[in-house]
Amino acid sequence: MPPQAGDRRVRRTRRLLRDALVSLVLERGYAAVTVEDITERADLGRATFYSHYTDKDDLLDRVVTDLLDELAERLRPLELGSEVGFTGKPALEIFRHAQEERDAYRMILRGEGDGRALRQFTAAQTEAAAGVFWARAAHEEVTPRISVEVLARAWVGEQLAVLHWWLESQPRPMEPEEATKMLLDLSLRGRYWANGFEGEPPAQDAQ
Amino acid sequence: MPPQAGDRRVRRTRRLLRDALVSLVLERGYAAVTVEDITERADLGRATFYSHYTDKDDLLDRVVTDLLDELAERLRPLELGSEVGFTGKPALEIFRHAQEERDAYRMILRGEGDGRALRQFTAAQTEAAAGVFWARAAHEEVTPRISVEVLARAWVGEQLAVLHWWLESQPRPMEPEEATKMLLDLSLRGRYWANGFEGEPPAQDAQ
DNA sequence: GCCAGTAATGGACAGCGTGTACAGAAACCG
DNA sequence: CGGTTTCTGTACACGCTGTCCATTACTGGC
Repeated sequence: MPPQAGDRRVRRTRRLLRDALVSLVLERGYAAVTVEDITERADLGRATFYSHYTDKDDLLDRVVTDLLDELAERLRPLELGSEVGFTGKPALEIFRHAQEERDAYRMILRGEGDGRALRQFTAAQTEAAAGVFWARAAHEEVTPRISVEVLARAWVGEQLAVLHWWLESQPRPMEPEEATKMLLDLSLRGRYWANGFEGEPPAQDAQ
Repeated sequence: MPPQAGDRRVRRTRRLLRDALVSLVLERGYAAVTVEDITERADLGRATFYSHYTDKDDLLDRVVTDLLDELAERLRPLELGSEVGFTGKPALEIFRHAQEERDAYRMILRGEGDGRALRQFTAAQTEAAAGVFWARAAHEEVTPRISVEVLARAWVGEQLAVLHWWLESQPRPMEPEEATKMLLDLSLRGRYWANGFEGEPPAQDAQ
């Protein structure tokens, strides 16, 4: 019943619909885009939309899922190599991927679609990061001073914040390599160092 | 033409509508909530809604704006005191505020409303943080090693990630004071320290 | 190159939520 | 208490949704 992906017409139709969704959402915001807007921009009949996706949300979900699959595919080669160290290769790969799929990343990071897309993206990143941190702790025989779950969430939070800034800055402020280095310096050494201070930060009382 | 806020009926109506919005959004998600759902839960006529707010988005915006105003009011006393140091008082105040307004914060941090609420919240926090960082650099006569804008965005990113985790964890994992201390330790000292390592992190090549 | 199968099309339809209007009932404030 | 403001119920037009179906256009295998 759903069209077969092997057919050239199907591939073309889906590509057009996805591109139309992304560009329209960046222009007007997700809520302001109707199915008819999408099919009109894609130059397709409205009925065609419903033979591929159940609704707008479904289309968005598939865009995000495909993007995550593609990213996972790229990160796979790094899985057992340097990741236990701190080379930043996975982070760099994400910046590169985001550069290629800039509009889709911008749509997601803006939180379009009631944040569903961003939650999906964040959840995948957080899970991956937690896995790496856990493996690192086991491999290097160190005990994390802060729970791995919190560590992973905070890391993804600052990573996505910097990625978002980088993607929305016009003109592009730096190369993916520089952006990654900056992010890793900040994240690993901390804000006391990043602010320009030397040595250890003063103890926290957080009264 | 819009009802006067002084009237007791008006205060009651607005409070009911806001509470209804927040609880419904947490249950079903923003997009799945209709104006009639809101007025039904608030036990008000649908027409009443439109004499206070132009639409669902307007109501959400006002919830967020009011929350930000309330938070700013609480942070004001700290503005010229200890903020130049690293006491974490502003961060603690945010955790306390979030604890009191837990549901509203959860709605916002989930990115409901196409991320508009979260963007508004993030923008306000980022601006405030950038101001503090800038003042600190001037006061202590240090030169930030990373641009203040990026620093502010990354800080807000990790702060909101931890706050989100803390608010969604069931049961509440720790007191606001502990959560703040953990966040500040992580943020100021960095992930190398947080992971359990001693000394300086290895240099980044981020090839 | 043909042709059986599959996809795309346009038009029609019911259903639902929106936002507006207005007249009458209810509550407020001084 | 009385003048004013707010709340209520009802009604309406509108736009978007999701489905259906008969027709046309394209594709891939033979």
